[in-house]
Amino acid sequence: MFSTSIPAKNVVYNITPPASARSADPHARKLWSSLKDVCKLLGIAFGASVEHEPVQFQHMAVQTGQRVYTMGQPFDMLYVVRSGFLKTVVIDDGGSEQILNFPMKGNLLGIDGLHNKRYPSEAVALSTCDIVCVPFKQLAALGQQHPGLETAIYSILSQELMHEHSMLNTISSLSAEARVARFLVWLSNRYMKMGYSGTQFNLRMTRQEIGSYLGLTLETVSRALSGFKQMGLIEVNQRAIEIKDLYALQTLRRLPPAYGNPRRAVTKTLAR
Amino acid sequence: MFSTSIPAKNVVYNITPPASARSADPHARKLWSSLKDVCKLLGIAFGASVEHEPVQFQHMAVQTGQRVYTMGQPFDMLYVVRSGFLKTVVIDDGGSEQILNFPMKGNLLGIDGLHNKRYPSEAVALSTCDIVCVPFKQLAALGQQHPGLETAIYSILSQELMHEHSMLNTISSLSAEARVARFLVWLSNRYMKMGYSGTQFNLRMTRQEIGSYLGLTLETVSRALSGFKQMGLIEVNQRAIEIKDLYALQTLRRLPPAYGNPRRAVTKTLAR
DNA sequence: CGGCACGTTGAGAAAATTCAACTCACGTGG
DNA sequence: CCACGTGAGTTGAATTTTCTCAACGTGCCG
Repeated sequence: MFSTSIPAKNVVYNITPPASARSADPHARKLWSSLKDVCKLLGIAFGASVEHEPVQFQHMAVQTGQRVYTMGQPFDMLYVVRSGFLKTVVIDDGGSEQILNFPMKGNLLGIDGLHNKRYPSEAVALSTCDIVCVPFKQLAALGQQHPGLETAIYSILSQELMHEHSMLNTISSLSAEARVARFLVWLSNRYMKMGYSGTQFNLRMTRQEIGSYLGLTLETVSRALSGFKQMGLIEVNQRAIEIKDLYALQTLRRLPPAYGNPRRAVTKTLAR
Repeated sequence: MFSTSIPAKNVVYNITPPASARSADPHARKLWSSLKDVCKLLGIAFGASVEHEPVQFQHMAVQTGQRVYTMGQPFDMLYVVRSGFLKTVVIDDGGSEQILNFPMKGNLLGIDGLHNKRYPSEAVALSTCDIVCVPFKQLAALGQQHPGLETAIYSILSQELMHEHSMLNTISSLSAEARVARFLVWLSNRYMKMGYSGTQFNLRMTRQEIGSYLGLTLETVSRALSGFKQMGLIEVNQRAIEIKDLYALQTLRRLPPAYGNPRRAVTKTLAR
């Protein structure tokens, strides 16, 4: 788990890349996005003035394992995911990595770098990604011109903050199984919002990475998944997941002791 | 620990309140703050245009136990702490509260309400507080006029995000003792920045609340503090804390087994 | 002088981690 | 084409950490 420090020499398109898997867009992948495109991607309700804004933002192709930005690198860009899957991580002094999030389509990356003018974390692609590069200064200037845009950006940050809060809550008050269950529900919801199946999908990350995100070890994550499978809540085979009982996963507080940890017989199943 | 639901009928000053403990300000407490004052409080480097902005923001006095805003309440205001200590919490469906932060002088409250136009959390005073009320719409409008201000607000949000990240890291990868140790260091730093002693201070919150913040039980927090005391790292008597070895607290990974948990003799003291 | 909330301490129980062995999928090179 | 190596995932057993339950201090307020 050492950071082998692949330099982030990310390929900015200058040739037509092989067509990606976007069903709505049968053409070759785009090289540039307008402000309107970016707003759509971010889920921002934009006004008429944004509609005709001529600014164009460049795209960037990032291959699996490559970094969009690295810790300590000077901050100047924000990044919006157009397709693909990533992880954001911080590497602590001991060299081990802590996962902060798993950004995907429509997510904004890099804003945590603003305060100290350096990125305090890094974004690593878990698959080939298509990323829109938005120079922060340019965005700030646009925010000045389009009042709705400014508020929309605040709103995205507010949303991020809420998500972090819910993560804190999850990690500090839920059992290991409940954390894994909610993680699956969360992924399911996001896939659904993106237009993919919410019940069948592939995990893009390792058990180790899930564990880091949830404050658990990889073994605990694995056992939780096996437990859910035994209970009939999911089908799981390596990275392939099928959710069979979303409601049960949403409301699960802890695993009935018969599953996963074959040690004792009957005990209370009460909430913590 | 039930929320006895004191309605948030917070007293907006209309008489001169008893002078507070602000040493730099020997006069009676202020009733209004200018934009410049608010920027100073937030640690924002403001430009010349802000200097002469005539807008005034009203203050609010909040007594111990009262709420500045409550969960579900429509969002329209941000709040900046001028003096006093608070906790921000979310109440989960089971009725138990999860502490999100312990805001104090200079902190911004309520921004997490922007996204859904309702506060998803609540802010409760742990002491008498003097709070500046900043209508969000007004602030957004000012952001349009003063370019530096807009960026400064983004920067504050970025900082919040970083803090949440470090909390996630703390909770999900540190031992109970290390979490408590870092909590003390964090408090010490904040007190110092506010001009108070960084080595001697009173905790404004219960062990229960510290535990909730750190994802621990109150007993575990109590034991950690007792352990530090035994090791000579701190002096602790109820809420009164004296830090004697800040460096040790900063770098502590886990408690040598002899302290606090008198069970076995000698084991490895290595980092996790 | 209670009553009460907060804090401390102990002992046992439960949850999660650690260590270890084994399996599985996949890619590479003989 | 298959053996082999490797990284990922699973499972078991022992150990450690943290929680739970319970008893007991302590300080404060009416």
